[in-house]
Amino acid sequence: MVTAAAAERSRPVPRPRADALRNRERIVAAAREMFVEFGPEVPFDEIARRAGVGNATLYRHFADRAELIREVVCSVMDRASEQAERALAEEGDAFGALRRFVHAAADERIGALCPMLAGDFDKEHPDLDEARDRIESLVEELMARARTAGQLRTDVAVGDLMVALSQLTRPLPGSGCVNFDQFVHRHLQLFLDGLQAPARSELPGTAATLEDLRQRA
Amino acid sequence: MVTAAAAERSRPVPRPRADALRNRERIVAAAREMFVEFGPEVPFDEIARRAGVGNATLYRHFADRAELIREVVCSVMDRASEQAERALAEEGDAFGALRRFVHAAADERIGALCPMLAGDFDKEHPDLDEARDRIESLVEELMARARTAGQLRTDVAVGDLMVALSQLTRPLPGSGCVNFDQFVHRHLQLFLDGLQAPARSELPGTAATLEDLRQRA
Amino acid sequence: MVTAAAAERSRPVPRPRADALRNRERIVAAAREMFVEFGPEVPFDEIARRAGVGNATLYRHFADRAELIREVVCSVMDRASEQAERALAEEGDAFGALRRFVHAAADERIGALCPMLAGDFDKEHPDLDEARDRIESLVEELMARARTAGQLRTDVAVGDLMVALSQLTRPLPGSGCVNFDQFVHRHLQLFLDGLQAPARSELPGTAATLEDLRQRA
Amino acid sequence: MVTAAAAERSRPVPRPRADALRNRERIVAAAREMFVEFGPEVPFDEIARRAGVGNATLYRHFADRAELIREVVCSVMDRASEQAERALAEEGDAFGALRRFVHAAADERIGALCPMLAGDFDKEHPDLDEARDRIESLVEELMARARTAGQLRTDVAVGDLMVALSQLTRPLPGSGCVNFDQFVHRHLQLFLDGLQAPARSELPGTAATLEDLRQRA
DNA sequence: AATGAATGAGTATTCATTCAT
DNA sequence: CATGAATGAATACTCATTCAT
Repeated sequence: MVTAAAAERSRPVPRPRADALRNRERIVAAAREMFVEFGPEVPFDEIARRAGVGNATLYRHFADRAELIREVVCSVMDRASEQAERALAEEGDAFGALRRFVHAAADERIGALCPMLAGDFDKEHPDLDEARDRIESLVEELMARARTAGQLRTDVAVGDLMVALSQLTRPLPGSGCVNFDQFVHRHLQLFLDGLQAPARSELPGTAATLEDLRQRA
Repeated sequence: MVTAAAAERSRPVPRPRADALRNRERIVAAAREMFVEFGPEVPFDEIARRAGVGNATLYRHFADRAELIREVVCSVMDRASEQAERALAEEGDAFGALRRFVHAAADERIGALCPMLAGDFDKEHPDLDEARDRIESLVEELMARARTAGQLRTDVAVGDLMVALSQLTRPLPGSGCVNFDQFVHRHLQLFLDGLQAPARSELPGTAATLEDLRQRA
Repeated sequence: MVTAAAAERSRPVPRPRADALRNRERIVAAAREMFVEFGPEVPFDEIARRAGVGNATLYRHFADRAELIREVVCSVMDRASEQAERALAEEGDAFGALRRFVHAAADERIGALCPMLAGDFDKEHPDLDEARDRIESLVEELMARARTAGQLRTDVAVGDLMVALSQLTRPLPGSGCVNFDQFVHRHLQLFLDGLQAPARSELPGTAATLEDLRQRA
Repeated sequence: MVTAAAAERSRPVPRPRADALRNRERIVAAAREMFVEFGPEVPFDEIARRAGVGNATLYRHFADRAELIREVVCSVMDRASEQAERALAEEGDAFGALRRFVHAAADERIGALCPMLAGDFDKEHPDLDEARDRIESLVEELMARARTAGQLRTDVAVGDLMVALSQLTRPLPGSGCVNFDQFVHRHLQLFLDGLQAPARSELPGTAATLEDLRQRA
């Protein structure tokens, strides 16, 4: 009892308050929804309203737009990573696991990453690196299995899949994405068919890694 | 061809002055470049500056952003239509013509249509209908030939190709697209491989027409 | 002396707790430093941070900015009064005592009073009257001695000295005052030379008392 | 003279419109008044209102607060320079000319320079250098004449006078300066008396040039 | 017709102050 | 008592659009 109290007092970061944590979660959730729907330029006041907090509360949690975007980006990546892990764990067929991940990632609105990554924010932040490394290694594993099974053409790399996946699932700005999804899954399916071995054409350029994307975005 | 179409769209009534016409062309050209590079939200003053005219001149030619966007959309579509016509005329192999068109359309920045179409503008305008009908029928012809030749899977429609094409070539907001292109052509190639007959999987949803897109955007 | 005066000013009623008193002192000290350095507009949160307390604690001790400013003003005046008392007690030469006080008051940042007095706060508060009366009578005594000794021109009053002293030592907003001090003491010295008898010119206006300043500020 | 200098500062390129020039003048005039009265932090909207223009017009003429402050600073310096020129031209007695300039500069609110110089703005701008060089050389000339005539003590430099002058005439924030002026001229007179030869005391520190001030401010 | 200038409405951001733990 | 969190009101700044030359 005494030691616990002393430890709490001596800690420099004294355990965030429960309601503040709840607010933070609600803000991130609201931001994710609105970024996906309207792009990363949405007014902060709208995000705050949707989250049910005052606008200044948002600034208490995230010093600027960049910080909020980063948090949402990491959150989306993490959710996609979870999907990748499930696909790896639960799917028997190697290419089937890849398919499952791609469609699941689409449902997690991974396409929203594109416009968000393009905005001004610190692309060197460790949280971001961590989230990217995680998703990258998981997708690499998915692709490696499919390649080993002879189901995936050999001239594609992680970056190829991730960028195309992001682009094909990228929301149309200003539109509710409701009936767009049905098309998206068709396009993904077609793209996946193009990924299958044997290769039906020779690809231009060189295989893209996530590193290349970091340079560009 | 494109100039003819554009001329038809201009006011036929009071015989436009030569310098006014030149200004109009320069504005559309500047807008196309900037829309592609920065998205359709670019400040009007910047477009005017790039075009080398005063901002009010821009308003003289285009009552609002919607009108300018529409003009640019039509212009991009027209240029893509030209590419489709050339592919039809000059390419022997049916699927090869389709491939050629897809890559050429990418170079014409057809991906910029997506964010532009999403903005608020009158999607019922006759100019737009005309340009869309033109590109649609041309692409349909390209696809029909490939299908007839047994090179194209039978469960895809024009809308599938056009939307995926737009999405895959869509510029990343805020970034010079320079080194992005090399990836884009890879993705297009993979997608085209997925379009080839025989179909490697069953597609979800139903084949998309351009009509469906009009509803959505 | 200053602690005694400060203690008298605190609520005598409910017997304040020891840590609360310590907090109050730390807040006043922090506020004095920051007012001098950045002016009286500094964010309350910053003062609280420098004092090492939460912002709400600050409000517990001082209902609003006016109250805090008043406390700091009194504190600065008290410290200057102490200097005046020492000069009176320890300095043999009458004008030398005046000189010593002026330079010592400058080092106590008495110039910070000007911007602080200008802000909105209750200039009728008894604490303020008390502190002002104290410094005024002390400076009057210093001047009276010098005048009696024939060292001080006869057409100047306390207000003349106090205002000029405050103005000449007033910090430049936004700048660390480090190397400014060396100039300040030169200016004070020149002003003091102008105060010496015999008068070298006829002064415009009338001799200023501290009462006049109260009206104005 | 001042108009000439101001004209030189304007863009030589596109020939400014008449009404725009009038607006610019009104904005600078309004800003000068309000900076003197309330300090350089006054809301831009208030300046615009006083100038009788919309707030955005203010931004058209001055990209940010720094630019407006710079213009006002130059304007105040130019007006003081004019006073120095008149004193040099019209006053027979050397020290009399210096006295006249000092009091006239006070009436031109030269004290407002202090808080304005402290704000964030580009202290390297050529306009500023020009205005400072002008006032500096004029005051140097005034002081040189008085020194040559044996009327000015030899251990003071331009910076000593300019800083003390600015400080002594510096407006009290938040107060209309109406009845403050009568005191100011007394203080200036006392300071001037202290400047007269023969020196009545030895000055601490070293003579200040305007260069030193540039470093500090 | 063409243009530079003016404007008001909208957004981001800060900060004093109140509230809940 | 002490505190971190929440909030709304204020301000800076941008940009589409209209006005005057």
